[in-house]
Amino acid sequence: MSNAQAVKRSASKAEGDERHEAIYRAVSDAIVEQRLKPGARLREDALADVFGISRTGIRKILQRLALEQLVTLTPRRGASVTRPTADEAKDVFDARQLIECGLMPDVARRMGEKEAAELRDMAKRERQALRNGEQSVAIRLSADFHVRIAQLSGNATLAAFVESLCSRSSLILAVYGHPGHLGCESHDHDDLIGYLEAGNGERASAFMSRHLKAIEASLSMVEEEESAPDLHQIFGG
Amino acid sequence: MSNAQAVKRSASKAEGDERHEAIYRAVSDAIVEQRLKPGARLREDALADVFGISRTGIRKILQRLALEQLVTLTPRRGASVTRPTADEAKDVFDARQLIECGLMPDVARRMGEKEAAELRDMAKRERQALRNGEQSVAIRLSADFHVRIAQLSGNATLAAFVESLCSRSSLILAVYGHPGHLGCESHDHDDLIGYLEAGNGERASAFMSRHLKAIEASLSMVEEEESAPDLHQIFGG
DNA sequence: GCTTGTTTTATTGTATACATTGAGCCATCC
DNA sequence: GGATGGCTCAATGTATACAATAAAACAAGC
Repeated sequence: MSNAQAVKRSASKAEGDERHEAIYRAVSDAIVEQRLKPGARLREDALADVFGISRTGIRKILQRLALEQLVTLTPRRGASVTRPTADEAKDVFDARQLIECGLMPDVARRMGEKEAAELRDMAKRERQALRNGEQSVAIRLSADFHVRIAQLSGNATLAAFVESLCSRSSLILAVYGHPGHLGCESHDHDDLIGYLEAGNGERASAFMSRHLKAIEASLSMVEEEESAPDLHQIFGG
Repeated sequence: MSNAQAVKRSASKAEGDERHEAIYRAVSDAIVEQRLKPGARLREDALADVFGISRTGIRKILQRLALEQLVTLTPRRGASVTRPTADEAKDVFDARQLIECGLMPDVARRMGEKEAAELRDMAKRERQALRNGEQSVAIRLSADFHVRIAQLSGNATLAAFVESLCSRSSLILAVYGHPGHLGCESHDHDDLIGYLEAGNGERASAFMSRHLKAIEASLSMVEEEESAPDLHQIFGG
């Protein structure tokens, strides 16, 4: 609520583009922070009311979210928060393995004191959020951490891919993760910074690989049955 | 022309979604085939007229193309075909190195006779197009080849990334490539199929790496000067 | 003659009205 | 009594009208 109102208020002076960007982030963050859970419907009228713009702008934002696979747009049914399938989850984590690990050498090479300090600060804030029981915040900070590291590689294109993958990972954790158990172990991130700061791309890559494997292994990959059991399948139609 | 009219005609019966998809592909193909050159303006009215739908639908399509970095949307100025910078070009080819090469082992593992035959057919058609002087068609077939291989890895997410990267590569070739010289050597693709069919992911990966490096090396990475030279810079403002 | 300020025009940004369609509900028929 | 058909409602898809703005053409002054 306060989030939406803040956006609405600041919108009066801001230009249209910034307003749209702010609304986009507000919705995106709500999804990544799992305050909007997979399957939740996102009606255009409702969003338009909340943010004080017309449906036209909302549709633009929903489309953008749909292209990032954060929301699913079913024709004539509208938008809902994407519920990733088990296959998609595997694809996403395989992709993260390939890209994030492959980026480590470049990151290690470009790592300076300033960057290391920034990452340590992010890791610290993440731990604090965890201690304070702010699960939503911690989830987002964890994703931000991975994205920031990818950005440090200097390759904006791959960083954008990682950003998309991290957002989707949050959705995957919401569906297949155990409640209360976050994906990333908190000390993992600090260890990773150490390897990167030492310029050891190889070790950082191997560590990142284990880190991602650990997250994936913590998931319980059971496809949820449909709310209304499919009688055709049961009775062998 | 005939392309647009074909879309327009088939649209009368097709559902709205399919029509949009067809128009999207028509524009996307025109860009990838370099019939629409970087910098070309894409006015909403004009596109709406050509394809027989309102600006609303066109804007949706332009947004999608913008998110794939094929068109650039400047506020109040409208859409134009993206003119990649040298930095972006480097990012794209580095990303292709990482992803496409990393995918080769998986592709080699899943490669069957059927898949190999399909790829050989694509490579053959590409050579034919080259012989017939159909440069636009050859460019697209070459991109399609790389995308199809990525799809054979079984990872839809990474395949989508590769698709985006290949489209952007076509734009890069249009700006920095030498006219008449296509990116991919024609026999390269056949060689690659051989390694993949033999299940030799390592060699395929190494070959793909050289293949991509060769394309990148063939570019002349000179940033075009602005049409109106910047007097401030020249006279040290 | 070149620069600068103004008007005009062309193009995008936004909202709203209308059409379309899927879902839920109710009545009727079997 | 249950199921099917039609009806109503709610939500999205599409187009168009209006507003805002940047580029361009033009005119006036230096």
